[in-house]
Amino acid sequence: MVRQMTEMLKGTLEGVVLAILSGKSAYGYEITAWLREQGFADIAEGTVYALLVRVEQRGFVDVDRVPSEKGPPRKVYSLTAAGRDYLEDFWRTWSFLSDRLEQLRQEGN
Amino acid sequence: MVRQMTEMLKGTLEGVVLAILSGKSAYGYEITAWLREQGFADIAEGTVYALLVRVEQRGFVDVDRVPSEKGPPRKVYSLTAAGRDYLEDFWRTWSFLSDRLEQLRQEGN
DNA sequence: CCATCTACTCAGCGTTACTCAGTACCGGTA
DNA sequence: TACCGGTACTGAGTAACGCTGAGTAGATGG
Repeated sequence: MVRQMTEMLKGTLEGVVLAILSGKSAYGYEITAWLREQGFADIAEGTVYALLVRVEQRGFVDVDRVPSEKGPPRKVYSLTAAGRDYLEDFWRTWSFLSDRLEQLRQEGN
Repeated sequence: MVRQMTEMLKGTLEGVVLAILSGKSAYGYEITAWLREQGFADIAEGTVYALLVRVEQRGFVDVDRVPSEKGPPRKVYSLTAAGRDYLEDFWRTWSFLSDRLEQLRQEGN
């Protein structure tokens, strides 16, 4: 199942992270930890960081460096207006795909 | 939205095609046409064929060459037992992801 | 002073879908 | 006959994304 999850996450993980950030600002380590709690056990450490760099470069998030009590300073990310727009697009795309899949599943059995 | 769809299809398109084949055997051109009807307008011709080669190599489908009335012979694909197992796995992975996403969407708004 | 937890970085890789072009067979039309 | 459009599949090269695995670095506690 791990392999399938890896491939399925392509394109959706980005949406997942942006959706998290639409609730509240967060930093990389926090997001990774949250994902693990939710059952995304197999998401690699580096994956989330790389993703955050990408969405930052595309202007979907702003970064704020905040000193941490423990360890190096945190990079706290928050959603921009462009990010919010993109997230809406993401939900539309997701809904379309989800509907088709659900339909297929019902037909199949 | 096209770009997002492209990435989101990685890992799911395979499941979609196998799900189609679980209903009935079909050939590449037919599958492509069906997908376009369903609204997957931006799926490229070659994509489905490449996918079918991959799943064949992994033993998820059997191939049967059938002469066509118009044009070259069709390669008709049907799901194997292994393919059926894999499809079940796919649905499990999908359900997991779908549940998490739905939860996030509700929290977000 | 070393282990552990926090927090982020980076190079290289594999998988997947796309692009774009090509092959080939058939029916109909001019 | 010559050509065109629809059917049906193939193949080379490209980009994006997530993974692997290793590394840097600060703070705390035994």
